[in-house]
Amino acid sequence: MNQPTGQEDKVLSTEEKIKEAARKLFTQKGFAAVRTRDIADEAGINLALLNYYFRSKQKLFDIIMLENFRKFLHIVSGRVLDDSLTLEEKIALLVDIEIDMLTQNPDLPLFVLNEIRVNPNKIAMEMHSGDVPGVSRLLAQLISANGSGEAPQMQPLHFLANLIGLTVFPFVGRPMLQKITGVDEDAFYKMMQERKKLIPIWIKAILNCS
Amino acid sequence: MNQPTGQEDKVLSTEEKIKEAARKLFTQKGFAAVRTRDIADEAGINLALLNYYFRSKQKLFDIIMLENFRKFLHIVSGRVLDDSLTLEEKIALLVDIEIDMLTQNPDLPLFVLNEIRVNPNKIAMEMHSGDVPGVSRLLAQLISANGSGEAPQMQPLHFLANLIGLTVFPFVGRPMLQKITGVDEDAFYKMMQERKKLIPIWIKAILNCS
DNA sequence: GTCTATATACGGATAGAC
DNA sequence: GTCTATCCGTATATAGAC
Repeated sequence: MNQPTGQEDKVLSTEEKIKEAARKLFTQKGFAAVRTRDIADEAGINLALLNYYFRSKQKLFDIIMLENFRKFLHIVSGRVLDDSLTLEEKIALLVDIEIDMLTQNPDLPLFVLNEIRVNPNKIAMEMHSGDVPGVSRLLAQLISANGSGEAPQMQPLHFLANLIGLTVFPFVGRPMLQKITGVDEDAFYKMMQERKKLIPIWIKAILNCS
Repeated sequence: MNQPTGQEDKVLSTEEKIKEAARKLFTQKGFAAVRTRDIADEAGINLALLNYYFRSKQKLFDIIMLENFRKFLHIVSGRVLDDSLTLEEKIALLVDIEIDMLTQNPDLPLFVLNEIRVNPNKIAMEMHSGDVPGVSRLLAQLISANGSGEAPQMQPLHFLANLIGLTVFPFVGRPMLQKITGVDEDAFYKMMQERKKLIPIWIKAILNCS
């Protein structure tokens, strides 16, 4: 979880322990299905401390939700913002970063997609203020590519649905896909690594065929 | 909802009213976030009747969950089982049926995928007994196609992830996709209709490019 | 079958000692 | 900062009249 730091994560403060436990449980089960007692147990702390550090269950959840949401959307930030890259290079980079992120946070997309549907209001603001950093530029680049002869018309919605669907969906549907195909967890994650190279190729093929 | 029946759905029995209300709310919000009072209000019946007809909230939920799960998986049944169809024909038919089903039940996939993750045990049985009717045959057909020269190797897991991802994901991510692209609900569902023709073409392109 | 009233349990939150 | 004990609202479920 905290790989970049040199020290291993056993020296968390009480507040951090609560937050990490809350993140784990809320992300897996959602707000209503988690009891504050579960969080306290998971964190190995006393129940009263939860309210001491974070006034209420709701406040704690809001913090986790915002952080999860940012992490999910800000995949496309920093490096991918550089406009020197071609559309194809951006796609390859984006898929690479996103699959790494999803491998480390496999429960994130289901949580976020659920919250967006249940709670469109809280989310809308974040969606516009952050503006999903690189995505608008990516779509602009797609549209200008539409103009040139190389690849014909492709609606931004279809393009995004394809790109995110191919990249994110396997993680959302992992238990189902494993059950149907009989692939174990190790093999599954190895195949997700393969997809880093495959998806950009597939996306290109899709763009060239309408 | 009950389109095949000639009569319109205002003449539901009390039991059916409760079940329909429960289906709607549970599918949207999940078990923990729904109160029995919400279901009673939505159904327009007295709270005590819920326990009279379905012993408990949990029992009622189990019924809904099982039905939702079957509906989601049995997309691939009946017509698609016919083995006279080629792989390409099956894909086109499957995508067509699935998009129609998802258009009428847009909350279904998120509910089912959530439940599978939270509750893998209850689900496993259903997954084997039903064996996701047409899918195993579809995959067998894919593998035999791998053998012939036409299309090279494609792992079943990649194939399924692509097919389901392209078809199902847009519905799971609809609110997000609409927000990012600015497409309204009407236009969104029209584009889903377009995808009935596009996805089979894209899948073919993907199969031909590795 | 349907209602009102109520028992009972559970979960979020706090008071107050240490 | 951390603990124990407890309060209190809320939600499920049932008893019993009609």
